[in-house]
Amino acid sequence: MAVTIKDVAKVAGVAPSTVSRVIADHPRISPATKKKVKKAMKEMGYHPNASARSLANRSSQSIGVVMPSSADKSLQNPFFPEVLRGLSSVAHQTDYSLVLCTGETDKEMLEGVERMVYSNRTDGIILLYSQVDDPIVNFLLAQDFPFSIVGKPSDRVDEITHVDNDNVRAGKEITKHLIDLGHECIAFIGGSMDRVVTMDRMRGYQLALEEAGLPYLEEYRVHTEFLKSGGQRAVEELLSLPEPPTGLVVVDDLMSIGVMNMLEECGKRVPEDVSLVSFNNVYLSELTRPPLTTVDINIYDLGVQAAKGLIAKVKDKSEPAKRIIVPFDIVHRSSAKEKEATSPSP
Amino acid sequence: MAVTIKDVAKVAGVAPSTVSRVIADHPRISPATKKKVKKAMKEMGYHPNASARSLANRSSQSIGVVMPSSADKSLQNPFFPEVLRGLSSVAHQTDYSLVLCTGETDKEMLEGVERMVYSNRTDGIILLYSQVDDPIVNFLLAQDFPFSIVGKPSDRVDEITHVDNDNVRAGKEITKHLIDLGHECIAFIGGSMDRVVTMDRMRGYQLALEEAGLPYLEEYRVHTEFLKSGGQRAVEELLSLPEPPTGLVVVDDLMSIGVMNMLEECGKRVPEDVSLVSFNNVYLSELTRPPLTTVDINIYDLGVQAAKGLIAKVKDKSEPAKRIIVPFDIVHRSSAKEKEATSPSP
DNA sequence: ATGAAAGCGCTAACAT
DNA sequence: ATGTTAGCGCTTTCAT
Repeated sequence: MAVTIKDVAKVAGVAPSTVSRVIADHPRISPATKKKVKKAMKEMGYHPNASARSLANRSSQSIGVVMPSSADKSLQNPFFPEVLRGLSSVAHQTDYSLVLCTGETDKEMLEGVERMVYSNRTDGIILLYSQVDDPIVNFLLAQDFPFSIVGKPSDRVDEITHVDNDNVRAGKEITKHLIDLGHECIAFIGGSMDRVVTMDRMRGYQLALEEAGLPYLEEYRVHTEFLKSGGQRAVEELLSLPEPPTGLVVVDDLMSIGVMNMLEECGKRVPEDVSLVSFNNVYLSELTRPPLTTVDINIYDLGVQAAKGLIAKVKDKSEPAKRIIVPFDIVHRSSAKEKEATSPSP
Repeated sequence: MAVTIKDVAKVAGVAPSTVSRVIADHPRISPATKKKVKKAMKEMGYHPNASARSLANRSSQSIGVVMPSSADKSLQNPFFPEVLRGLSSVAHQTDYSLVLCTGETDKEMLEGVERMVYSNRTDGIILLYSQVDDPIVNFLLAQDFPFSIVGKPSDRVDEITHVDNDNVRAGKEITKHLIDLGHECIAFIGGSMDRVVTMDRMRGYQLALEEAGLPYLEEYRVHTEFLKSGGQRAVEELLSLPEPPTGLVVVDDLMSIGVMNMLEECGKRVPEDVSLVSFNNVYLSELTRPPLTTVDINIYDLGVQAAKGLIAKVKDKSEPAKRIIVPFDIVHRSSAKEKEATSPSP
């Protein structure tokens, strides 16, 4: 049996409640007893029992983290470890625990979340993805349970605390970069259409095109999974167009790897034949050949802010929903270059 | 206030203990009351409170997961999400929660683990890495706290439940593959020397060399971080040797990407000029150019087995320490090929 | 500033 | 098979 608050009280010659007050750093406690109690705690190797605290407190000091379903291969994206780092960092500072929740299927995921909230296991929840019409979001909303999203909610945007980049602007600027480089046929390769992030970046792509007076063509937009076969089809479709693109905006660095792979297999060199830009700046993007010009979305910060935002909300339920925008910057490497002068048309 | 066991008891017209028994699926309980109670629970939307259970039970139904320090860039290795998937899967089945523990520094990590075990927040812990003389392992051992390791402990191997591949054999077989392909100058590129996995795979490399009567040369072994600069130096060193290797055994797929990158920059083509093989078979290894011949270590299974092993130990402390070996297999892709006939020496 | 005591919601003897 | 009851370890009024 571990040492309890009573044992400490006995040794220190005070009441259990006094020990409790010392733990909580209660103001009205004399420096003398405080010292006495702390000494006893140290000597006896006392450590508070989390469950007992939670029970008495009705607060678990832990927050749930929901990753996308692992059916989704995107789980393997280094994006996640990186957000986790950010979350972890503030969790550590604020003495919160992180409780993980994944699942093979959407059903499993929802079950996991329900379990967490019903059982009072967590004080709040962070969603590491955002998709349209998410049952988990609906559940959390219905329960009036504190949560925040990394990304942009598909709906009820200003009822939900979330931290995001300005993905529309990011999409616009990175596309504009290609345009400034002289490209006029620019395609967009994105993931699933119901991921909000895809939509936002595509919207930016559209805006840049329009601003430059370039057409926004249906056949230049491909949506696919990032895995090999997906990237493959995307590239084949694009290259078989009568006027194949010379610039590519790819929604994710990982996807870019697959795309570049295919491009090479089709005999196209990056950036000589086609320029490619993408998003996220995971560490991999400097290991590729060529290293990627990409939007650094500051993943770590997204995590930090999401955790801070949630904890604020947990501590004070009346805290209003916030939208936190993490700045991005474009990292110029060598996957994009000036469009080569086209051979003069006949 | 949420509905409690007492409320349910009242409505169902039974004692709280009966309700508790129904929850625990106690054998000695009549089907009639069982049904009655379940009905009441459902109607009232009852859900057990986890903290209360933990407190009364002295068991938290959750297991801690320790990732490597995030200072270590290896955290971004897709290896981790993949083990997590495995852990998650059995956690879900067995109704355990996963509590995450990372940290920027080794000190933070240890603090996190201490917090977990002292506060009774977890019933057991899984370590997702293994290095020599790990303070966390020492702490856990000293506390006699249930834990298991994904990988091989550096020490006290048969006191510690762990799940691992036979990395020596894997190293040997993959090296032998290169030898069978006609390579005679084969180098080894590994990560930090105090990661057990590196040492094992290198040992296998050595064995294969010796068995084939090939020399085991100091200058053919390079240890480095997998990040760009590391891979760069490794490759430069190797290529500047009087007899540069034509075969490379690289300890991790991710590292291979950096290595191939450098190789290309140095004007060496894979596999025409140098063959490369590596380990892990993360999904990325089929997206690279060329796709990697690599050892599939079945990461997901490692996770599954680690969780199962730990839970067995948690449920019955007298359970002996187990060593669980997950089979590997070699996935042949195109980063390794037969050694080209060398130009006849003068 | 500190102590006494009543819970927090659940489980586990011990009764019956 | 089910009810009674005493905790599990901590917090928090309410006294003093």
